[in-house]
Amino acid sequence: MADMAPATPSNEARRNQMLRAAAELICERGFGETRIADVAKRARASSALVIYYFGTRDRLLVDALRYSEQNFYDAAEKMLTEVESARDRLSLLIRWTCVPENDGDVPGAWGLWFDLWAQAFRHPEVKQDREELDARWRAMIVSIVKAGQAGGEVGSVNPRAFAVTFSALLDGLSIQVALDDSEVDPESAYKIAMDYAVRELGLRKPRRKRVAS
Amino acid sequence: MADMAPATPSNEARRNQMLRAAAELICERGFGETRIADVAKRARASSALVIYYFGTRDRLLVDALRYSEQNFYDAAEKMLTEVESARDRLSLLIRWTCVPENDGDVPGAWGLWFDLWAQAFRHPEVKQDREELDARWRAMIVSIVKAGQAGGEVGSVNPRAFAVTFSALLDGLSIQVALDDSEVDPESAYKIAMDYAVRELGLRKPRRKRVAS
DNA sequence: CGTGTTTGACTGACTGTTCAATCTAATCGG
DNA sequence: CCGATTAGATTGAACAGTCAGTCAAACACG
Repeated sequence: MADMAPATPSNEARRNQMLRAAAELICERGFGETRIADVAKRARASSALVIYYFGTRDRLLVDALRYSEQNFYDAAEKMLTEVESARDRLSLLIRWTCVPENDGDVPGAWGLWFDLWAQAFRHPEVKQDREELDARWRAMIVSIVKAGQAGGEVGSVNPRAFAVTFSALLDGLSIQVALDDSEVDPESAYKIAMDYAVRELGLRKPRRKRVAS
Repeated sequence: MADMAPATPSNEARRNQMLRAAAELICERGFGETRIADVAKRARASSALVIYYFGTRDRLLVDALRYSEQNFYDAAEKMLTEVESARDRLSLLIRWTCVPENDGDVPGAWGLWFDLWAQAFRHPEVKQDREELDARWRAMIVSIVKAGQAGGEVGSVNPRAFAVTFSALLDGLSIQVALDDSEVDPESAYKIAMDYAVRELGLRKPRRKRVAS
């Protein structure tokens, strides 16, 4: 019940250390099997300190899920700024979700999705959080499509409708990949998603970049 | 560690009773929060008896997941025999996964998927099981498509490829519905999936039934 | 010193599992 | 038909281990 230490700039390093450790462990062992003692050990702290920061095991774990997914999206968004065409952006997005690369400092969000979903299914607070996250994800797709349309690269589709369907498809494919289904390896998942996007959006070559006009 | 009582015809009733109780509880509280004492109570038995049958909590819970999903597919397969056209069959399938109806005696597999996935992600035994289940699901889709092609209702597509993509789409949509995302209610999920199938398969009116020829 | 960290030691509750004992319903021998 | 025998079903009570959360004391450090 002890109220947790408020998040101050000075804490933040330690906090994140713990959050990352927790996320890693959840990913490895699962939400239900993640003990605070383990988190503490991995974060080189005592169990008591972890409680001191998060007050309760549940808050720690849920925060860790949030933290990890957030980073996942942050990284994705940042990554998108580094290419121009809608095609490249979508390609990146697909690879990001369907192909195991986990180069980020954050533990690959792979297993975390499952636990996030499982938690969201029963705890309203988490549910709402997840929904916001997903909305953000769809917003990314929408903005890619709109930019593509503005640039003449993408035909006339309803961006929102496309985003809903496309993100559902990506979720489904990433599940198979994460559980390494023998019929849906990363490459074919990528191909499926890319083909769908190309066909659905009527992707053409983008107009020459502004610089050249 | 005590080896569990073997499954005999005489046990079966009790066994199933426990499995169902376990499945229900997993669905409500989640895998990690399901105590065998609760399962025992709901199945009107003692904790000791549950162990007597399943040997260990993990086996009980995993078996319960299996049991439930299996029933889910059994029911789906049976249901398919009751309509003729590919369109109707697909419609049924979509409704079955995306629209909450849980009329079956088995607890709606909704929340169970998440836990099944989470377990499969870390335990190879479960992983393999899940893969078989999914293969079965895709096989259903494939057979629907092939039958539809034979009946002239479905154009020329690769049934397997369609099945992979379509099932991924369904998974993704059902997640949103299960977590009742505000942007993907059951009806729109149904529409999305159905539209996709219609377009992808080039669904036409089926040939008149054999009887009339 | 005083405030915010950090910890080791502790505990109290929970829960999976064991076990010895009972109960039940067949099976069998005569 | 009946008493003995047995195998399986069932349980209450005890056991043993685990683990989240508490607490008072030490620590760092401006």
